[in-house]
Parts: sequence; C-alpha cells; structure tokens
Amino acid sequence: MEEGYHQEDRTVFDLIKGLIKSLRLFQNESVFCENITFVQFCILDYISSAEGQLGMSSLHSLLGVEKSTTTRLAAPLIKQNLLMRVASSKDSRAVELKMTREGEKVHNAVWACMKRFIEDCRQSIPDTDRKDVISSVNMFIHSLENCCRRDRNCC
Amino acid sequence: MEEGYHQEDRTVFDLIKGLIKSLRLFQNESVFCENITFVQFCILDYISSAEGQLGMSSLHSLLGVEKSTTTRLAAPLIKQNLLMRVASSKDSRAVELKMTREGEKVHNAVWACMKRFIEDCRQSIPDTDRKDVISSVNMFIHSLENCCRRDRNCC
DNA sequence: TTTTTTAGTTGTAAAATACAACCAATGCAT
DNA sequence: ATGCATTGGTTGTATTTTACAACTAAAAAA
Repeated sequence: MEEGYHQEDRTVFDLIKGLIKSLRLFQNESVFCENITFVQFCILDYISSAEGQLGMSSLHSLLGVEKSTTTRLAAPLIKQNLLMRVASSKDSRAVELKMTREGEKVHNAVWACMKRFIEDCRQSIPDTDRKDVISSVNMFIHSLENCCRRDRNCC
Repeated sequence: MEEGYHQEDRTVFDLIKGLIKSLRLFQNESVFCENITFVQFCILDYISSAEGQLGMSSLHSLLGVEKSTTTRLAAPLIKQNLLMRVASSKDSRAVELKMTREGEKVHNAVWACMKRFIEDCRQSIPDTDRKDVISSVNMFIHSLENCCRRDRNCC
C-alpha cells in the first residue's frame, strides 16, 4: 500500500519534470516570433480575449505572477506600440492595457503560426483519446493549482 | 468541421497556458528548498536515479537545454559540494557528475518535502480518474515533444 | 475622520537560458 | 596513417523572467 503510493509519487514527479521540459520551448527567453516572446504573446492573447482592453490587475491574476512582473512583461509591448496604456475611468490608480491596430496584426500573425504547432500536437493524439486528454490535463492543472494555494512553510 | 477544429486549437492553447502558469511555482527563481532551486533538485534527482553518477551530455539530454546551460546549472551544486566532477575513463573530454554524501542528504530532504506537495496533488484527483490522468498527461507530453522535434522555420 | 487595503511603479538582484566562439578529444572517411 | 567532421564541455556576453522591498496615491473599510 505504502509502496504503491511511493511509486505513484515518483510518477507524478516525472510528469512534472516532463511537462517542464517540453513546455520549455515556449518559455525560451529568446525572441519567439514576430519579435515578441511567448509570454508577451499570451498577454496579447488575454487582451484580445477581453475585447481588446484589460486592467493590469486582471492581467496579473491571469498570468499568475507578481504585479511588478506584469509591469515588466507589458513594457516591451507598449514600447513596440502593440499595446497602449489607458487610465481607468473607474479608479485613477488603475491602468488598462488596450490593444493597438499593430498589436492585433502581430497577435493574428503569431496565432497563425501557433496554430500550426497546435495542429501538430493535436495530430499526435489519437482522435479517440483527445477529449480524455484535454479533460485529464485540465484536472492535473487544477490539482497543481489546488496545492499552490495551500499554506506552506516550505516550497 | 473547420469551426470545431478551431475551437479545439484554442483549448489546447489554453491547456498550455494553464500548465505554464501552474508549473511556474516550480520554476520560481528564488531559492526553492534547502538552498537549491527546483531545477537543481531535478539534477540531483536524475543523478540519484542513475546510481549516483551521470555524464554531462546525458544530463543535458534529460534536461532538454543547451550544453552551456547544463554547465551553469550544475555549477552551484558543485560549489555547494552536493556534486563532484569526475573525469570520464572512456573519453577524456567528458566529465561525469557524482553525487556526494551531502548531496544525498539534500536530495532526500527535498524529496521528503516534495512528496507532501505531490500527495496533495494526488488527493485532488479522484482515485477513479488517477490512472487516466497520468496516462493522458503523458500522452500530451509526448505530443508536445513530437512537435518540438520537427523542423521549423519559425517558433 | 482615520486606518487599512489596493494599484502600480521602481530599485535591486538572481536564475535560467541561449548563441557564438573556442579548444581538445574522438570518430569517420579515404 | 592522415585529414576532416563531429562531439564534449567551457566561457563570454546578453536577454528575459521573476521576485521582494519600498514607495506613492487612491479607494475602501472601520
């Protein structure tokens, strides 16, 4: 009983290592596509999904990083004129990020590129398993997030 | 048909974003546990699994990073006397990393800590779904790796 | 009205990561 | 045996992500 659980602990850890390794392609720090990084593309994508405008604090929640990190991640996109900062009408402390016309173009171009990669992924998974895979990966993500939320005195 | 595929592209991309977000806890750059980072722990773990000794080029394959990165990642572990460099008997260019007694202690301590986290993860997933989840996440990892291997002129 | 919380920026700093360049050892082709 | 290609690994250089602390000002709560 104890032995079986031990083995499964190892299996879960191997999954985590495997995921980190295979997802590293996306988190590669060098320029990813159209002169932006993968995380920067994610930002454009979140804003695109929010009808072209999103508050910094919403964005920081979506990204799951510190507020300071969100400021730094958005800065190159503002500099490249893919996003613009807009004062919030509701709270004068707050800033909203708005997609520019240029930002839409870059978002679309990178998404077109991304789709080719995703289609390859999809084709690697048999049709019959696909829904199970999607459902199970979501379940795994939620279990990871569950654990991240708990108080810990270590790790 | 086209519409359905489009929607599924989005779903896969959302999975990738979700995974990157939830795995970020591990890749947090601050010290993770026992004065080492998560990736450094992975290195100790790979070496532990290889009976305490592993070549640099094997390690760089397992990690999925550039050789230069492997050198940098191992350096703090050598400095902290958790690993030691050993010349290869087969190829005088090659270096092998050997676990020290201290390294074993740290590896065991961090693994004990890691197990608590993994047990939480495991408990979040219903018993009935667990094997499916493990199998499906593995399938997803393999499909990502499949795509990473293909030649690309972009991304 | 006062205190607490929140929004976001900036200073500072660390870790991971890559590419180029390099040197020497090994493997391969002739 | 010789010459060329490949491999093993390091170092220089540089970028991105990321966090914590400190700060200011606005909003919310007591």
